[in-house]
Amino acid sequence: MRDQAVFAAIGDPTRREIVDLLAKRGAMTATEMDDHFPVTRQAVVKHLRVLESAGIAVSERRGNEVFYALQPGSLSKATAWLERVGTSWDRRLSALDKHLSAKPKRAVR
Amino acid sequence: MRDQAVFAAIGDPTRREIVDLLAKRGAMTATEMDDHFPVTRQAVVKHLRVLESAGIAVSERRGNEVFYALQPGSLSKATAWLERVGTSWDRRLSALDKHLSAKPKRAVR
DNA sequence: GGAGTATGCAACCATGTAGTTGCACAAAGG
DNA sequence: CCTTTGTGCAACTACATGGTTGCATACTCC
Repeated sequence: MRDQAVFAAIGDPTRREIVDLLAKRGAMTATEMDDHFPVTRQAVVKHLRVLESAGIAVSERRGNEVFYALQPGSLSKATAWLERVGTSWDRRLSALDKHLSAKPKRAVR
Repeated sequence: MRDQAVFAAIGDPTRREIVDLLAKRGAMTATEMDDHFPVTRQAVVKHLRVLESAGIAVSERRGNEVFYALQPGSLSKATAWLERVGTSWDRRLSALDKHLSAKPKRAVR
């Protein structure tokens, strides 16, 4: 499963901020992004590499600099998982209540 | 932001499996879940505590055992974020292409 | 009350990883 | 060329955390 990488990638808060920034501003270089975060450029690059290997971002060199941008559709599977899991127990209401009231092995007290 | 916790929680693969299991089977105890994973019961409990503190799961003691279940609606914000970010650059096509073709500082070569 | 079963707590280990620093390499442009 | 600017690589640190083990505590039921 490559989805693994997607979830792990968006698990980091800095990485989500990077994704947010790329979503708002479009393609940027790591040096440009560096201004928006309290970390080093190298740290930003590391995050971008993680995002890229997870398929969330793509990079392209243009002369002196390397531009990073988001990869369309790369989050669809993650979204689908959340949707599926989220609705699967919404439909059956609170699974805890249902289960507990249905399976009282004996009186609670 | 408590969303932070949600993303961090679902970032772990074992935790996602736990969520999957709870979504399928409904409420369970940590000891029951232990059979489904190669880790210790204690590890499962730790994961459940993380899920609970992230608002994804809820627990309720019933006599001798503690049942865990998913908390309805707890993933909505995470889903919303993925949706928003996912569509924000889908609409403008590939942000990389757009940016790069729009901003050629000079001929590439 | 005592056996059996489930949970809770705490210490501990090990690995992953976010982050830094230092320097080398590459491209652009005067 | 030589300077400037941006990127790449590598070693290193520090902390978070997933996982384990051992034992204590809580509840049930005969």
